[in-house]
Amino acid sequence: MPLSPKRIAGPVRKAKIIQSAAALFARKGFNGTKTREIAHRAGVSEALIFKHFPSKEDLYAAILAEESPVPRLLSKVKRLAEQHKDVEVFSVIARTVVGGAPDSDLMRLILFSALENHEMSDMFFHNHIRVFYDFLAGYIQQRIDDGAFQPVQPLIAARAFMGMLIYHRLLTVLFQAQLPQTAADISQTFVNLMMNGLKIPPPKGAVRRSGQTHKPRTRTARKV
Amino acid sequence: MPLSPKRIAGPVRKAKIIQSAAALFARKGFNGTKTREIAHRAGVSEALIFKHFPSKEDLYAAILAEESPVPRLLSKVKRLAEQHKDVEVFSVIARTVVGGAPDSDLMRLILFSALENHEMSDMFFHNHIRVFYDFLAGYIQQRIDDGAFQPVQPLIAARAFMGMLIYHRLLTVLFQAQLPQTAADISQTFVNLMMNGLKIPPPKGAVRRSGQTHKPRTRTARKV
DNA sequence: TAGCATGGTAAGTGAATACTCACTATATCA
DNA sequence: TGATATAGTGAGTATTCACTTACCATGCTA
Repeated sequence: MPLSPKRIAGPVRKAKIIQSAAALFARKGFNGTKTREIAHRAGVSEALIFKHFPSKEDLYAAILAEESPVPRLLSKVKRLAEQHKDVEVFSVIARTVVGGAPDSDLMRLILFSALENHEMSDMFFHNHIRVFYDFLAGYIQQRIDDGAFQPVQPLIAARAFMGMLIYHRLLTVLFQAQLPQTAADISQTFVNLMMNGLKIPPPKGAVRRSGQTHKPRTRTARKV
Repeated sequence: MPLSPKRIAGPVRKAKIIQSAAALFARKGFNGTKTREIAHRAGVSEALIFKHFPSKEDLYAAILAEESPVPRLLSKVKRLAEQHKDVEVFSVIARTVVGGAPDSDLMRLILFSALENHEMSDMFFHNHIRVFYDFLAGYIQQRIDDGAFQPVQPLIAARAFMGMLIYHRLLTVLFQAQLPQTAADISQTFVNLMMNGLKIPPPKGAVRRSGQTHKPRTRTARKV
């Protein structure tokens, strides 16, 4: 009965190493993180790291290849999108991002890997960022075709919205540049701006009784 | 008469070293850049670097402390702002950023220094980014008081607009994620979205003849 | 043209660092 | 119980890196 439970199943140790390494790579980047620190944090010898990963590069790649937390949110958003709940769609995304997703470590990992030009960075970008605004662009296109939104370039509009959110997140993660308002207020403002920006302006001289009733315009080809 | 014009005035050499180092730090970060490379690129011996800078850290700090290219643009924008040329104000900023400012190297330097937690990073952020949206927030507040814009939180709105622009720039710099449209079209769309988002919605049931005529509301206290 | 401040370098040095080697400890099960 | 595979490590090693030393070269000016 060993006092220190040393020996652990391989895959478990491996996961622990990945987890420790991820935290360090997020904070200090690839070049700034030493294998010694990783070993220390994981509570193992340096040699053991190299039993599990041929090189530091391979360990880094293993981290970047991890599953993305994005799809879960995306499916939630898609459900709302099918019901054409415009405000909800944008709100859920805004609240999620402003509320702190991707988390600080993930944001930093993405940025570091992109800056340090790691080969996995493209895939990482694709998994964690692009999916969002590709989906959004498709949705915006659809709602334009429905006559619910102004005929704006959907890719640009999507990038604009995601830009508000991610940039905000960036400032808080990188520069601790918080805003005085609550996360809810901030999301709300982003969504309001966007919805206003996309909304069909009332025709000149028209009488408007309520903001809700539009007749769909003629449908044009969908791009989704 | 030496064939190779070796000996150069101190300050000139120093500038050359800074310039070479900046390019390398931008591409590979602080930890990823070796003093040897800097020396090679600057065409001098490694030892000379340390004649000019006590340490690699000091060289890095010297780069981050360089003058910001921002104020020139800012003064241009301020002139437009004084004339209340709303669309122009946003357009000039949008065209400048989407058109490629800050340039790729500067963007990367800012990000690297922020990620690597360099002490100068806060100052850098302040000089290159914050000035923009602090100014914008002031302007938006003023135009809200004038009754020209919706009463939105100016700091959030400013962050939203700068977010569209900088995020777009980020995607092109980090991920080569260009958009098919021209820079002019992209800027235009960002500005349209923002102006629409900020614009006062017509009162319910009102008859609107043209988009231009608003009577200023009662003025409230300015925060600028 | 001697003296001197300045511009410049070749050749180190000690400390890190990624990775290896040779070895021990523990679990599993025929 | 002992053979075998797996988990784990202390002590290297070759190399790289920021930085230093000891020295030479060049231009200026008294």
